[in-house]
Amino acid sequence: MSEPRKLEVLRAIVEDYVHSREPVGSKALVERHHLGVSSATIRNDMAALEDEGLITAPHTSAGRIPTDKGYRLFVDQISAVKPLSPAERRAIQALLEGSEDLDDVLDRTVRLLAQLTNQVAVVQYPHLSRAKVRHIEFVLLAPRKVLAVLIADTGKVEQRVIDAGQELSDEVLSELRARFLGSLSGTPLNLLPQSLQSVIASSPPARRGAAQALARGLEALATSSREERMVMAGTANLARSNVDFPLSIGPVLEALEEQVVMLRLLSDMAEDPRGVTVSIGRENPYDGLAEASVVATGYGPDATAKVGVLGPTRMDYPTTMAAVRAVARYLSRILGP
Amino acid sequence: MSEPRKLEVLRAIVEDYVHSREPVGSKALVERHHLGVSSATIRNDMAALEDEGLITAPHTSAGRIPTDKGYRLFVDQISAVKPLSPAERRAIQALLEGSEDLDDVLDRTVRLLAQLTNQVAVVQYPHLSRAKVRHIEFVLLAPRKVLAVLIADTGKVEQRVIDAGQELSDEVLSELRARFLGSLSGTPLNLLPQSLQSVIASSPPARRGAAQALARGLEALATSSREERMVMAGTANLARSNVDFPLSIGPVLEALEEQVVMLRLLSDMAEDPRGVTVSIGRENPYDGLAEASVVATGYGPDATAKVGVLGPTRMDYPTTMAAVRAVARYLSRILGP
DNA sequence: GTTAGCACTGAGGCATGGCGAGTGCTAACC
DNA sequence: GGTTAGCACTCGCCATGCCTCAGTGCTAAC
Repeated sequence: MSEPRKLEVLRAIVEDYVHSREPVGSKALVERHHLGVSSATIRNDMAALEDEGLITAPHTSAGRIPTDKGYRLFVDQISAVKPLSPAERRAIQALLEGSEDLDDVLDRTVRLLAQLTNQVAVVQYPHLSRAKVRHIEFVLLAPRKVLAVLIADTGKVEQRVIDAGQELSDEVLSELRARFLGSLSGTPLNLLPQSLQSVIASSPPARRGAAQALARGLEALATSSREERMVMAGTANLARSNVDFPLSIGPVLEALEEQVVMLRLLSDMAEDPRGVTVSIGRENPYDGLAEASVVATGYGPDATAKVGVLGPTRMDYPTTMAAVRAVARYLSRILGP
Repeated sequence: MSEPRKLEVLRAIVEDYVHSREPVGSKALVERHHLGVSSATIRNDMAALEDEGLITAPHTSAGRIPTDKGYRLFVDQISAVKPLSPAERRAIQALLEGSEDLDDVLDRTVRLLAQLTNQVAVVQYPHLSRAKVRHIEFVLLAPRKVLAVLIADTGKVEQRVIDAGQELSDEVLSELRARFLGSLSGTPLNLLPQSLQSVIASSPPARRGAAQALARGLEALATSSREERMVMAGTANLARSNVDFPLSIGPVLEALEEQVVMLRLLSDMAEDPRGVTVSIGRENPYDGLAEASVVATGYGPDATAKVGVLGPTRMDYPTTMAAVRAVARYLSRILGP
């Protein structure tokens, strides 16, 4: 019994099953692939694969389907990356180049990726760490309430309402605004906390309390929003592959709606931020995703923000991985320096 | 055959069916409701109701279920508004009062409404028309590209990248900024176009081109974003009521994802902006929602923005309507003047 | 207008049995 | 040892047929 052929058999099983949704038997296998041996031999190989936990039989007289472990081996060692079709490349380019602001880019990205893969696509907002302060604005909403707006040079705009802790006048506020802007303009967001301290220190005592409150707000703005948001599209594709989620897609929708879960999941898949990572079935930390797989990769200058696709474990991994990788590259290029 | 009793029968059918998901027969009806007549009489009434198209029998030997028309009559004439439980009232109050900025309020609102009704909740961003300009900011991203940020006194922030049509320096831009801000601050957004014209007219000829480009951008900002966005939550509830969408929830998810469809639908339901409007099954203009009902109402100062719930036609209308109404009221109060 | 009674209808549940895909095993073969 | 043919065996699936029963519509009497 040859090892290489066994892998070849596993690959054939995965491919056929992904294609047909039906357990694949030894006979069908020799018919659809020229393996050069008879079905009996394949049966022996399949028995061995089953012993190793790579495939399983749903019931006695049915063919075999891959297990999570089988998919894992397939993804790690067997599958060849499938290049995108020229049409797909063109679609990516066309759709993403017409857009201007960040929201727009991300929105188009997920829609495109969802359409390309026929699955659910998610994209995380890029981290701000490398971005620099382009502008800061304070607006008085009520005597004690200030709307702080932070504009980064990436085009990202963050806003938050801050309780100033004391009543402020418009004059005081614009004085503070000038002070903050003067010393913070151009500061990289990850260095913001230190710079804010020096702004507070250099403020006249009478303004210090207010300065402190505003600084706290700005800091929260820069840090809290880092990984907070994501955009998603293609949830309707879940319903189409209804059959693939035996238990119903409810738990999957729940996971998707709880952005915290998804964001956590995406950042846990970080190992190699540039490579495409795959999390298969029960490998997922969240129970609702036990029948789902996530394919994700990083994008942007330091590849810390993630873009990915979620679908049934029975998915076309090579194609999905290729699409995710291609989209991430275009995305990086557009947002690039 | 008495008219009032016939309506009573319809009401009983709707209530039982909503409760049990099963076609309800004449015998079960007399058992569960004290109608004071025998099942034979009910049968006569039911036959009449069927002739009028208010109920229908899925097959010969089954009970009856309401038609869209039956639900319509039920909603319009029969159902009594069900007051919320004190616990629910408290939940609304608690959840909404802890929040500060608009995004946060709307996010909490949909989640709450989804949880309250066990269905999908949607809320449209409030229109800007009554809002006034609080602040305008221009940021130079590239020599010809300007990021315009418009901050309304409602706390809403809108941004967009504008092509200035010519190269601008930081100095020129801040001069223009001062000019715009000076004459536009406090302007209601619906009057913005006129005011923008006068700003352009009063600009020195050398700046006129740039002023025009920026004005166009601001105008687009104020108008285009009016009805554009919405937030949604509770899609997982759709999966739970899987049975209620015989065809699968795919088309429903598609409709929800195509925000244009939903926004259109919500604003079409405007008739009486303060009252709770219901759109039932095939009354919906979108085919994918043929098995769904939408319960919506307006909120905010002029009740032009909508908040609503989407679920199967077989939904508990009185409770849903009560929840939507209550949430809209709290929402108006919080965003109110 | 209401009721009792009755014949009728059709869905749903259940047992039956044949079909066929697919397996595992054994014995022969290279 | 690995490969193959052959064969008995196992179930899942589906079609069939039967029975039950909820619920109806109708008629005739109240």
